[in-house]
Amino acid sequence: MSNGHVNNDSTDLENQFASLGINGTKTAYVPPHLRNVQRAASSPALNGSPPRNGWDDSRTPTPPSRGGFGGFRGGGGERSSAFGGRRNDDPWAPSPRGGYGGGGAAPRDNGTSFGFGAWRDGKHVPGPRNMRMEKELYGDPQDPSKQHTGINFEKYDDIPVEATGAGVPEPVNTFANSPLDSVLLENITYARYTTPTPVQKYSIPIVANGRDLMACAQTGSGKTAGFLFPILSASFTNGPRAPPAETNPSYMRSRKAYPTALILAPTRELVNQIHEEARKFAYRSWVRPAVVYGGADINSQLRQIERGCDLLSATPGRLVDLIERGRISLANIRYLVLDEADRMLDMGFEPQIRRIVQEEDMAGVHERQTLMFSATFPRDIQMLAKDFLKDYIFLSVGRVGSTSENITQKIEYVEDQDKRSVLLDLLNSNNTGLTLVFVETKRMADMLSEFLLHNNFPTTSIHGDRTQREREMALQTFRTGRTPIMVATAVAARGLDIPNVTHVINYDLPSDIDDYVHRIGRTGRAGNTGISTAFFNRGNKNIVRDLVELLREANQEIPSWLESVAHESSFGGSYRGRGGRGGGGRRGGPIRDYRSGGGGFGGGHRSASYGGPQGSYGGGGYGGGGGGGGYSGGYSGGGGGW
DNA sequence: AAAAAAC
Repeated sequence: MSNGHVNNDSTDLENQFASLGINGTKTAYVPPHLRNVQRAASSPALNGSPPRNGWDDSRTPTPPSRGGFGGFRGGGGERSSAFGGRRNDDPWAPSPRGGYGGGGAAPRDNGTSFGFGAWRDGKHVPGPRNMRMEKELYGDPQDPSKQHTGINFEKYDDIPVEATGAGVPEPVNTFANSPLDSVLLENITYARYTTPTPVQKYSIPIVANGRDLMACAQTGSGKTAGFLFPILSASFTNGPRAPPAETNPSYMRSRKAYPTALILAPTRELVNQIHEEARKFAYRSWVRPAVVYGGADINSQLRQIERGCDLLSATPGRLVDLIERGRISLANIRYLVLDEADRMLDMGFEPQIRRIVQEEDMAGVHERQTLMFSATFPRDIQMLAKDFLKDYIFLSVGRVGSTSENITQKIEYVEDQDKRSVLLDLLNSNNTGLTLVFVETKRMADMLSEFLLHNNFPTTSIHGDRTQREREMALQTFRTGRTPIMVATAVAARGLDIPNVTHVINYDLPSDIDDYVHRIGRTGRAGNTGISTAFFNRGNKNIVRDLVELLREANQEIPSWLESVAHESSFGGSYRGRGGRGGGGRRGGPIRDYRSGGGGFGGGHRSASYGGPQGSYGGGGYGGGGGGGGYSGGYSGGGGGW
């Protein structure tokens, strides 16, 4: 078992420890070359005594001291190594009086420091390099196991891409020849990204051209960088945006943060992961990434956003909380990203998202760019999504996880009462790499992990009823291989990039084929092979037809018994696919822009290759969202046998 | 039906 990916993951855990007041595995460390240069910053942070008035020497001009604010900031005792390095670099501090609210042209007048840049006199001033931070962010260049994972570049050239909408920009082929800021390009080099993935080739020019985007692409296709790159690049180049005039009386300095980019995602761990990516690529720039999510100490998050909150990654609930507390305003948002957008707009999440986007102070759809990324975009979700978008481009990147030959998918017929013993057999035969076991309920996750522990398998578990600390600890011990088996609910199905997962076991199959795709996509990454095993029995008939179709699409062996069950189900009458929500986008082939097929596009269509379904998507013109006719034809049209 | 997401 390789432990090669340990270090990059340690900061989340330490944030947790810090927020809990528990000493983490490392204490804040200030490298020798910083100790003399910036004593103002390092010593108070480390010994927990309040900084002098909360200000540093390193800034010009030194703002007037304000007792209350200084006291607030001096909270002391904070030991998060992730933040330790920026104690001296508080972008909030320089502009207390009026501050952003003053509408000043130079919201950031602070100096740079190692690893942190600034925006000064209308220019981007990148900070000097910080080798310790580079090692933390990018890993050791000598260690091949730290190489960026999840991207098998060779295979990506074959992946079909389709972009529809008016005026689709020409895709880029290299980072160097794309409209990306030079500081970002340098960071991309540090991160050892060499070639843009298909989704990046398109998303970079699309976002750079100011367009909205709805993109279908799986995790592992490079979609996080696909939105971070163009957003950070434009931010680097354009500088901070002056927030709207404060409504507060001028003597009341607001401690409200005005991020310019907001990324929403459905799980805390995913938000954390996105934040870590953002930190990589915001390195040396004026942009301060921040992250907020539930289950963690809110006060440490408040302190964090006071230190800078330009690109905010958040789960919806905690964000709403912070908005209610008056600590975050969305009035300044230029970029809104919904990651795993299908989940963000499904039944459970939609009201919260609608509230954040439409009922708080979020910049309007024409004042911001809105980007949505998801592995799937069911037709009804597309209909919902268009409320948040304007004149968008629809991008569809072929399925990576299932179509790549990297994942061998096996389906075993196992009755419920036999599952445990079959699982033990599987675990006994698979002793290299990490094994992720998916179950349907939190209770089952607890019971199964306990069962495995009793059988001497080093196992952890992750689900929504565990404390956030337990969740992060589970992820940590899993990633590092201390517990190479993790039992998980749907919380771990999406988005998480865990290197070295060699085996995904669907102990319980999900009822939605898209969930299955998300789950198996946790393995077979980075050109490694992965195995997926699913336990199937009569209780899983609701997924069988989609499953067979998916296996066929991915050139996998299909057990004959499974075909039989699928055949029965097709003609069994009671089965009618995924009902209420209108079914998935993928029936009959890759996901399509619901607008396409009609007459409204005027030629703005770019396709790298596609054997997509023939025009089953009836006539809706571009932007002509009003009527039902535009989208009713497609899905039902293909469903003759249903 | 369950899971996720704020206190």
